[in-house]
Amino acid sequence: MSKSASNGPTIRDVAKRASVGLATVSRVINGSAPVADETRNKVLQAVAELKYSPSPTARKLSLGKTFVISIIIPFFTRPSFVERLRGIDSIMANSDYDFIVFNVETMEKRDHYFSSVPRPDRSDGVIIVSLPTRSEDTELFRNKRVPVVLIDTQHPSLTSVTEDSVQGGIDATQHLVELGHTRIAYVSDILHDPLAHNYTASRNRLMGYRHALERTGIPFNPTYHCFCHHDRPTTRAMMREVLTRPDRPTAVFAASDTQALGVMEAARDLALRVPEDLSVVGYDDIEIAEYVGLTTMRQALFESGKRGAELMFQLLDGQITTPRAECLPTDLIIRNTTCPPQHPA
Amino acid sequence: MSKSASNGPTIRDVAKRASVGLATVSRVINGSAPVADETRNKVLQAVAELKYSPSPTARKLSLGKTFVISIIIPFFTRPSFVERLRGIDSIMANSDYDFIVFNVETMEKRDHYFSSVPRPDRSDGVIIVSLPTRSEDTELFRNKRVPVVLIDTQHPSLTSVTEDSVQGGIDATQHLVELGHTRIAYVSDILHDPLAHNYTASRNRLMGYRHALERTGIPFNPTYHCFCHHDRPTTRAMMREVLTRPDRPTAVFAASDTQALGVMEAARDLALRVPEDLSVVGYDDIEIAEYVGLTTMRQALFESGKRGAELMFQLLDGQITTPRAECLPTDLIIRNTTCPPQHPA
DNA sequence: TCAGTTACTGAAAACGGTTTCATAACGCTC
DNA sequence: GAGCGTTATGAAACCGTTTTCAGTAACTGA
Repeated sequence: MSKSASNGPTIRDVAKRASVGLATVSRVINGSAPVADETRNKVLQAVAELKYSPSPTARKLSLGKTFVISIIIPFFTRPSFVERLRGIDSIMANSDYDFIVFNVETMEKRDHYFSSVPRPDRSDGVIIVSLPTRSEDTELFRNKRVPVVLIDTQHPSLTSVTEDSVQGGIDATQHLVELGHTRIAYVSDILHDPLAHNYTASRNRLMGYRHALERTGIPFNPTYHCFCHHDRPTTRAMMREVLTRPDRPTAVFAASDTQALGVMEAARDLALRVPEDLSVVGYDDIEIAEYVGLTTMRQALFESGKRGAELMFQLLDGQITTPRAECLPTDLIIRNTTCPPQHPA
Repeated sequence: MSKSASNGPTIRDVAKRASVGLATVSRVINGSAPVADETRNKVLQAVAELKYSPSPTARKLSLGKTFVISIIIPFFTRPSFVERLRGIDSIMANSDYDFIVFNVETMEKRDHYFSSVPRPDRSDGVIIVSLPTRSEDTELFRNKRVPVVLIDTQHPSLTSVTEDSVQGGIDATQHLVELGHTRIAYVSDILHDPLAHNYTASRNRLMGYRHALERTGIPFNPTYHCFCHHDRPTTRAMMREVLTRPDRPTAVFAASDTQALGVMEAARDLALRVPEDLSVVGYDDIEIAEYVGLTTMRQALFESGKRGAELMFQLLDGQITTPRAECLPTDLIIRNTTCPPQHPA
């Protein structure tokens, strides 16, 4: 009961000043029912004189809505996530809804947010980015009756928008195959940890990689699948080993640009020229990629956020009733870290 | 009046089940007044059985608070802003408050948010990042009685936390001077546009630059102050001109790493070696900076967000009554784009 | 002219909490 | 055992909206 807040005029003040009932004021403001012109003008004038504007909180309570969309997103500091957020913002900013970002950096936080955020009195909808959902999670969401949209992950019972990582993996690998490479390594994050940078995506890109190889008759060589923690130094160290093997690959497809940079550093350490001695394809097209001329797969990051937000609104409107899974295409950006192998095996 | 929402149990349900008054339930939950142990247990049990948890919206209305801190921030996609947000988040995540980000990318949006966001029924507090405030703005904030904290800008009547850009400018310039440079250029964003990336900061760093020069007796040469739009290609084009002048500078202090990269590209275009032919100091220490070995000023970005959030809470607690301006130190990170001039003038 | 719509309107009941206020029960003190 | 402060409690008022509901006045068609 904060006396201090010195809150502005209420709908009652307006009603009194215009000498009408407060229901009428509400009707004028929301256009929810016909009001005589004369009455409307009185109300409008009173509103103007008092500089009245309705209390969002009271509205929410009365309407039983929160006008909040919650976003659960891991490491929102990373460029790719920020770009997705921007896409979401581009739609949300023009709506009546606010969005609140919940930044997940540990498994505990994930679990905590998954159970506390999707509640009807907390959010009208939840957008989950890049975090795999288990069936027990979706069960919970359904119980709470909060609409959920997934971005960059999928679940059969939820609406989602993803990039086609499998196709991306195919295209990237295909590009190297067409250049004439046969000893192609795949470098990715660890595939066991669901909180790893690119859990699902890394797996799908691997599938694409294998698929592209098989299609061209190149057998999949398990020792060419290299994985380690998703940071540059670790990747660099690992690749220094790999690139000194007698059957060292002539090309590398990395599941992220960050790791691709690690690969390039390792090549530099070993005095291998890129692309003459080693072709490198990355994934993400982060800012540095352009700067260093890295060939890479660009995803529709902004677009994915935008589309996710649009789907959320359709869900809220009841325009979507059964789960829908959308897929966005990826683009291969060819720069100068790939070329035909110079010393054919 | 959404029947559909199928809202959970209310405080009334709990009261009925525990056969107590609903005031008592409220008291148990908030610990706001003494309750007999026996009664408390009855209530607690009913709460558990019903899985009751209070409606945030109703609470907000009754308390006259929103439990929302709004953040107004330009281009929140840029790494430095994201880092500040992370700092804010690190404090907020453990509080009762949510924060909502308002992303400003045009002057219209700025004005719109400045007038619509700081309202007691919308936010309990507003944190403004990197956006200069005019006195008319602060007047408005005061009228609305919403506490405001500024990050990366200042105003005499508001609490703020800034990096010491003047000192940063001094230190960066000083570093070049000590290496023996005398023809030192300063590259910055345009200084007329308040929405420019680094409006205030660019100005302050210029002051530091001039101060450091004067202190060592090097006269300020206005033609060494180069400015253009804050992107790499533009900076690169401009610097190609500057670096072909007969009295071309032997060192450049750039007000941001992005521009510093533009400078380095221009040098590369002209076959000037960095640092032998041209020393470059940047500002911000963005991710690429480390990758390319750029000497740069690192700001306490994360820290600034964290501190800003802390100040906001102190403001809300009434622990701060008069505006306080805090200043965070900056660090010169020396890598390998600076060295003594090789062809002394 | 009269019943039956129709267009407006205001009083009152939600929404789900917190806080005030009055009261009852229980020691105390003298 | 009368007077008095304390502690615990529930009824009721309040926060500021939206919506229901009942009612009035004017408007239609027969």
